[in-house]
Amino acid sequence: MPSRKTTSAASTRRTRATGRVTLADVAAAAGVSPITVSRALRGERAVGAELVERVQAAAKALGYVPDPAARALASSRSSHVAVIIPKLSNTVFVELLDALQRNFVAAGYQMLIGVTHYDADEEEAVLRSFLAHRPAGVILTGFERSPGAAALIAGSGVPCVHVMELADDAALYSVGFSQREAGKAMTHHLLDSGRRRVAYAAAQLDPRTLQRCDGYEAAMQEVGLAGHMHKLLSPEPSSLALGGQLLEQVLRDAPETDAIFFCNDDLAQGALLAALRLGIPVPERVAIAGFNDLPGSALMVPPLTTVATPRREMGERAAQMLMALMRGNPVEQPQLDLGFQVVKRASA
Amino acid sequence: MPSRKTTSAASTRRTRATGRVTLADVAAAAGVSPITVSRALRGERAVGAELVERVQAAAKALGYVPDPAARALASSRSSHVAVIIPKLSNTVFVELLDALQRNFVAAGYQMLIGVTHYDADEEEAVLRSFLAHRPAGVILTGFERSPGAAALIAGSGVPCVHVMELADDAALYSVGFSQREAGKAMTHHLLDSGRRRVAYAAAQLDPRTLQRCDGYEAAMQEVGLAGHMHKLLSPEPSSLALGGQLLEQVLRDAPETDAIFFCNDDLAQGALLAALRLGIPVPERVAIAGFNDLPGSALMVPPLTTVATPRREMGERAAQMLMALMRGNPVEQPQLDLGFQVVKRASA
DNA sequence: CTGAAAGCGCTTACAG
DNA sequence: CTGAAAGCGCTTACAG
Repeated sequence: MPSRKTTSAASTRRTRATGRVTLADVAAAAGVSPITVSRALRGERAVGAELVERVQAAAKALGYVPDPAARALASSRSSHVAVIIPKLSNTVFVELLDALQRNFVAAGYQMLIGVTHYDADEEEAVLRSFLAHRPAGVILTGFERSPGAAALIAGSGVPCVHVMELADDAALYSVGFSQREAGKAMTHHLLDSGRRRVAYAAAQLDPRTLQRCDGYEAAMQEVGLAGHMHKLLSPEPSSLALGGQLLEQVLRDAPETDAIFFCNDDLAQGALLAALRLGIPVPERVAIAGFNDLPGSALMVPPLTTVATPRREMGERAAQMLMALMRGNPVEQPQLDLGFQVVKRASA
Repeated sequence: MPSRKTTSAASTRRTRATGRVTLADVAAAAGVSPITVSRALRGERAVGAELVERVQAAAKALGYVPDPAARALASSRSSHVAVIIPKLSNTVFVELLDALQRNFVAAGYQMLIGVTHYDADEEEAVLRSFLAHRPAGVILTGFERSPGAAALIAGSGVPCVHVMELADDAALYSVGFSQREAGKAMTHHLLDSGRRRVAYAAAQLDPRTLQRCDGYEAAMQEVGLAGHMHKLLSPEPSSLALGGQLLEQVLRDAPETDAIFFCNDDLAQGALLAALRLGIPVPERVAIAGFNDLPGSALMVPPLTTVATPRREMGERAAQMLMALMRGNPVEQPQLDLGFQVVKRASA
């Protein structure tokens, strides 16, 4: 076999048994020390511009890729960001995840996704396991968690941003909107359009669902209809099918109901579909409203009135806030209110 | 301040500056060497049962948690599993992810989720970045990828399982079902129920969508209707809204159409909703069929006829297969066909 | 079945 | 602005 001229410098050295290209290889090729390569590649200032260029060229020529494990071990900080959400079967969280993911990968971070299934023990377990990876930061859903979980986070010293809700505590970082105000706003919309017997139907009963319920109660109170509130709170997981069942139950239990505010769009869409099937005219017999403005809600028959929530923006801004924290940069607005919007369509 | 008796043994030693409990601490507490602790904790055989117990007790007392970075660096294999999917906005992939996640976390692995957005370059980039983390295994969607991406995987030596489709190549591992056969089966169902002008409408045009189209063509051919095929293939991403548009376009371009087979349920649900809005009777004027049997499809008006696909089972079995591969265990069925099921409901 | 030595590939202080 | 030394916390061969 004729010897071929190799263009790649990589073929000239081969020190390690693993065959990996290491910092030392790049250093040798660039004629500098490994620490200089490390600094140059990480963009640390205090490296001569000419050297930086030389090092980058050598790294590229050798196809050098830093080893995240070595880096994490030496610096005791990994390139991981832990993200904890309640469920993967909820579109809202998936959209949030999607936005977080785009922002983190663009900045060179990997997401570790933990799912709690709305269970405090599961959350604690997943946090414990993730924290062992020394993540650079943590994204948490809401503020309700076990004391053990809270202690784990506090003890870790890892920066943390909460999404979906807004913190009362000024020391906490959060990106979200007022679930209570949103619930109140939708209830007022129903009231303003002439409805008097507005019911609130919810499932899962997580903190946000209950905060929306608070808003509903506040609005009913404000118009002097507190005595005519009707709440149907199911602990079961949310689903289209459950929405249909809740619709039927509300109309059976409280036939005078002229509007139902569902805590989310899944339930509301299910109710709309059930109404269609059962021949219940919406909004004539009963107005239906949801929450979140999922894709599809605008296409329902009739189109669903709902509250648009900023999932993608929450993901983007939370990622940015966390990255600022991780870099030790100041965060001018630790409680970032992204607001919401009542979207009036034909169903209510 | 009065001195308090500390119950935790952890307070008695404090060698490292980091304050972490390390293998060495556990070793000292148990009166053995660090390597023995390492072996005992990993459940490597060749450690005396009595010692294992002693080590485990010491580890527990000290609250020892192994450092994944150190482990990865020393063994050049991390506790990560890389999972590459096309999109997060597709319920099918999210359900797959959910099943994978449950199985991997239960076994102590962390998932690194990569999203390609159906782009070969993005896939290659995410693979390159993930492979730098030396994952213990990789889960890939389908078989179509750039030569560069394929080379990365092959070169890494990391075990790999493909999901969604079945491999032709006996050397590849896969868990899925025949997309082509499923497309064919649904087309035959429409034909068997008396439809003659069956159209196929698709979006995104990923490999699986096109394989289903192959099945459609094969079925039409088999009944001598090849001359009456009508295909509407849109490269746009799938959505409910697009489903409605495709419905209208098919009926405009080919008014004789008496059934439309949509490549997925999103499109089909959108078509059903549009039909409702436009007053097009389904299935009387035109039968509508989908693919995947998403939650909600059974609740449509009319309920959607579709093909049920085993997303969760694919996730579970793929995770198991990959873990067997990672442990060097034999895999008796490298191409695991999980099948599909035509679900006949009222829409077709 | 148990251990002493060496090393995985980086980065953190500490110098100069 | 650049570098020599030490170490991060584990595991891999190699012995015995």
